[in-house]
Amino acid sequence: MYAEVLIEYKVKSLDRSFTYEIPEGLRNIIKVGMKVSVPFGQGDSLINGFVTNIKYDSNLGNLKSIVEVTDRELVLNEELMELGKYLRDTTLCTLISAYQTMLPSSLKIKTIKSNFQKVDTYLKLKMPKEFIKSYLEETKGKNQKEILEILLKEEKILKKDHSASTVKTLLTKGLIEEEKVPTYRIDKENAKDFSKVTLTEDQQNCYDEVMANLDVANTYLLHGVTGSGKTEVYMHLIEQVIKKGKCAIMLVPEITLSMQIVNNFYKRFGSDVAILHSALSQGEKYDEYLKIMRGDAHIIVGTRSAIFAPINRLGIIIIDEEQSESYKQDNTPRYNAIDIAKWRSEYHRIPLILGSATPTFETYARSLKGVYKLLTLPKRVNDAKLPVVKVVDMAEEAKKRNMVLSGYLKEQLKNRLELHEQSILLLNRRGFGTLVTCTSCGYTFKCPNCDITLTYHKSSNALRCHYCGYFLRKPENCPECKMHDIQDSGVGTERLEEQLHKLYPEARIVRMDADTTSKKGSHEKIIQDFKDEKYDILLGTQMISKGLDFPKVTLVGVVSADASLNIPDFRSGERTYALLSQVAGRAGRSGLESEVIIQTYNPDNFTIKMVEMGTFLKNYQYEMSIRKKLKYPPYYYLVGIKVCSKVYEDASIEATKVYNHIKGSISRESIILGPTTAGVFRINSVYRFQIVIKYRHDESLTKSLKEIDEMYIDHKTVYLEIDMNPYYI
DNA sequence: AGCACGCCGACT
DNA sequence: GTCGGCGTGCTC
Repeated sequence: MYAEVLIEYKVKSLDRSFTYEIPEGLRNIIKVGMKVSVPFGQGDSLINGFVTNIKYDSNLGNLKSIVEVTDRELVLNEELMELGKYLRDTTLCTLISAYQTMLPSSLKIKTIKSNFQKVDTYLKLKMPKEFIKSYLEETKGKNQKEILEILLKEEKILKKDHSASTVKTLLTKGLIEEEKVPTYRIDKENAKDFSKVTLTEDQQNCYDEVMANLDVANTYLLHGVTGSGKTEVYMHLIEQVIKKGKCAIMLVPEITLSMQIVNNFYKRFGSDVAILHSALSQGEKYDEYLKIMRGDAHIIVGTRSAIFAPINRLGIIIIDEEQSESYKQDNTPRYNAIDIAKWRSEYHRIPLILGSATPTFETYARSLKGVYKLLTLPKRVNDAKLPVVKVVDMAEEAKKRNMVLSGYLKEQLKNRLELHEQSILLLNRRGFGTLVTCTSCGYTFKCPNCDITLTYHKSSNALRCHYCGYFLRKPENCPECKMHDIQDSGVGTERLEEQLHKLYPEARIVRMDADTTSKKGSHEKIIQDFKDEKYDILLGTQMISKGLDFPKVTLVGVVSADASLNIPDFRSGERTYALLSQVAGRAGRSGLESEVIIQTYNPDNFTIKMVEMGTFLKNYQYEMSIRKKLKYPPYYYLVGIKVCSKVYEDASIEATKVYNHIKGSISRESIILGPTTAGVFRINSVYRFQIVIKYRHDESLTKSLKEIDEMYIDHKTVYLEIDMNPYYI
């Protein structure tokens, strides 16, 4: 007996099966999809692989044998084996990276035994305190000092909360040591509180329509305004699916932003819920995965990669906030979870539900065409009214020297403070200032690695690049003219927070952005504290816009709608509308009168007008007319190709070659544009040229993309990034 | 990915 | 004359 094995090297040249003999003792054990260990290469070193096929004869002589089965329980089933091929074919990745993407990272490595019990690693001092103190005086390492100083005060700290490299140095210096403490992982009570909530008429209609077709591979768009109770519909459907002995997958954009939904699921379904997302520890992930495989959990709530959950009896798939860009993976394989969901929906003949208040226009167009079934929830539950939207012209305000907050917004914030109601302010720019310049000579600080200006962060007194993380202590004098005239302009969340404190000294203000939520759990804490009314004003970047339910919020201010509007992307109108109506939807959810104030220098912009009127449909129709003219999705499909190199000339020359190669092979109806410089031309010292292809039907396109991809595999300085159906171009 | 084979430059 | 540089090619 022989097995074809796909080896775990992520290299195109090895992306094929190798045949091995199956030794006597393993013949009854080995099945397709299992993970095995095989000798490979001259040194006969062992490597893991997946069995892709089993056969009884082989015309190859002198074959090596499989050494062992790495894991008997965890295998890719027939469906997932097939799905991997689909993933490879649609994203042009290797088959092995497709399979690896589908499995949680803890299963990719062979450290499974140590996974059975989860341990937290703590750090504590190894040397006496006096010794550490004297060390602190002579060392320069800022990060090392930081850790040691904490350890002088606290007995032990969690290893994973600190920079791994710094910890390693301290460990090798023998100053600290590790302590491993076993802990429990996610364990929920089996407290099932099956629905007592009665659905509204609209909700019931949506529910009925799906229920009538539980064994058909329909895709539905559940289009419901913010606060219309989409989650309740999901839960009712899932409940029925489970009663039939089947399982459900529900995807959410980011688990931290969806904890409220997850908690509702726990309350309702208890231990029948497994969660899967990247912030879980390896052990947690492994446990959740096992729960699913063994059938101990029937509901999987998770982020993008949870769409690959190994479920045999899948009964329904739900994708909440389907417009979210987080469903598209932005590194190889660049798959979209919605496409995978559709594939699985067809495989199992089950419904797929895409839920959103502001669906992507691709999705909406399909639902109007009847490709998807449209379900609508036009009203908020409990008769809560949608907030009133007011647009403020900042050009007018500037004349009154109101640069950041308009008179009206300031007034309304004050008013909410007096009423003890809460407010949310959205500012899509973190940091303190946005631009740092020398007022004497006009010198502007730019990242040395990227084509991006640096942002000033006051709390760390540093200039930072938000693309590559470059970090520079704010200099006192201009590096060009040596004058002491460095100033930052523009407003980020950090500066706005400071200004708010000055304006409303009595107000309790909390800021939520990438800087204040970097620690695990800090995100949830801010949300919970705000919900518990420990704060009056929540100020943050777009992470505050999604799915949160704060009953006492009656004012939402968008400090500047322009940043999002001015992004040069054909989807920016669609996205701005979605973002603004999402944050607007945070207001007035419990029925209190509420208002949304949008500040902009473009009050007459079409998208802004549409948000003001709250008309998704009109915005859709307008944008669609443009897309039709300009041949953008959903009228055409897109492919984005980036030609990248640290050597400018190589990137430029090869980009033209790539262009010519594709141009010569695509169909006449397809359009190829470029090469142009990518949005941010240089990131991390890599120059990026972009080529865009628009096509409708092009049989030979994938083949020619594959060819071109392979041409650059071993290129010394140039690499390609091919993105089928990119989100940004 | 890793290892061996192979063909050109500076050394005991 | 040899040691070692890393370009090329192969792995069941």
